Formats: sequence, structure tokens, C-alpha cells
Amino acid sequence: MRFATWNVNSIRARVDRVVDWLQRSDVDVLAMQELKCRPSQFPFQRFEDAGYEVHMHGLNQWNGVGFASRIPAEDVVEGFPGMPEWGASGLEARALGATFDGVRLWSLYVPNGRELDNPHYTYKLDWLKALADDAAGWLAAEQPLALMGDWNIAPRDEDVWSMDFFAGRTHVSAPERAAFQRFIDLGFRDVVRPYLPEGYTYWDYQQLRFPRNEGMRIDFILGSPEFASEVTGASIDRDERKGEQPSDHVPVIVDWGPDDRPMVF
DNA sequence: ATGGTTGATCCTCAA
Repeated sequence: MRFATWNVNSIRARVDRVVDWLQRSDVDVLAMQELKCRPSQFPFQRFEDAGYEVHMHGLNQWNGVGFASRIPAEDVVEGFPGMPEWGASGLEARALGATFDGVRLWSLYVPNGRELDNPHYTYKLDWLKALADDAAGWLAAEQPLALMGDWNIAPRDEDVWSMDFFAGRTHVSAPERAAFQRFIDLGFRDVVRPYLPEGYTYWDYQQLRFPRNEGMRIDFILGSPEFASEVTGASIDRDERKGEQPSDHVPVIVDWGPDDRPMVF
């Protein structure tokens, strides 16, 4: 099976690209973030015509998470217990869980944080702590489980194009990196890094960041031990940042399952 | 060519 995650930055602006990519890439389940729409606005038919069912969670023009899959989704859950609210606007559409053929997946859009002294930064850290608290319990199920999405954290210095540029900014701060590391300490593994030690997943639209390859690695797939042990490959589809109307993020893909296992002795 | 973003509830906010 092939699983992927992609912050599509508006599904309505990019449905052609996303559906074309799904079919071309032979993906079974795609976790999507930043759909930027409510269910009534989602182009469900375009996915269904391509053989994919969609489950999505969207409340307004911001955030929005979902799954497109060739496998039926079971036990679909919006948000997680204890997920913090954002001020008066309440719960945001940043997490959707679903099970596909026994594999539990989460599509996650971690709050951006904006600046270190911004209330969104505290919200981001609180949100990650609440997720980790719940995810610790999910691991006890000893079921294949993966947390997939836009984490808005660059865990290593080499995950940003310039540490000088990011000095004093979000995504690289010690508290954010500690929040990410907590998932690793719980037993999750970055299942892409062993196959691809280098490579960005995001380039800002501004300042010619992509032509200059001034990007960030902030989209990750963290697998439980039961998930990680069945991963047989991974890729980052950098080409999806090219061409007409790209998202500012690119897809991150893992190949998974006993049927995909190459011969290992 | 000495510049340079995109998307949404679209002239302001979010990333």
C-alpha cells in the first residue's frame, strides 16, 4: 500500500493537480491539509470519478483536513480528546483520524505559531502537547498507526535553508523542537528520514524561494513501531512544486505493508 | 529583467 500526506493549500484551487497526482502516483490513501473549505464546497465528485472516496473536516475558509482513499475509511473522528480551542472561534479543523484496512491514520495540520511572542505560538505548543498526551495512549493499542501532516516544525538545522534567517522565528525554536521530539520519545519514528536524509517539503511562494531552493522540511509521517516496521520505502515529490498553480507544499509518500517488502535477509 | 506570493468570506488576514 502507498500512503501520502500533502498540504494542498486550498483543494478548490488545486483539485485538478491533486486528482491527477493521485492517479499518476498510485496512492491508496492521501492525508490532506489546508483544504480551506466546508464540506458543501468540497469537490467530492472529482475524487469519486477517479475512484477515491473522501472524508473531510472543514469549518470555514481556514485549515481543513481530510483523506482521499481507494480503501474504505472506518472509525472517522474529527479532532482528538483535549484538543485546545483557538480563542472565541473554538475548535479548529486541524485533525481527522480514520482507519484503512486496519491501519490507523491521522491527517494533522499543526498551528503555524506565527511569531514567538504571538498567542498562536502558545496555542501551537498546547496543541502539540494535547496531541502527544492522546497519542501516547493510542500507541498502547499496538496497531499500525501513523501521524501524517504539516507539523510546522523543522526538527533539525538542516531542515531549513538558513538558520540565520530563522533565528528568533518560529518552526525552529527549542520548545517547538522539544514538542516534536516528545513524539519520538513516546516511540514514534520519522519513517521518511531513513530513506531521504535531505530534502525540503515546503517553499514559500515569496522571494523566489523555490527557484533558489530556499525551503523547509516541515511535513512528516511519524509511525508507531507496528507501522514503522512495515515501511519499505519513501519519497518526497519535489516536482509537485513546479508548474502551474502549485501548492507551496509537496507530497510525502511511504510504501507500506508485507506485500511491498523487498527481499531482506 | 537588478525584480520577485497566493488564496480566501478578497482591499485584509493568514501562511
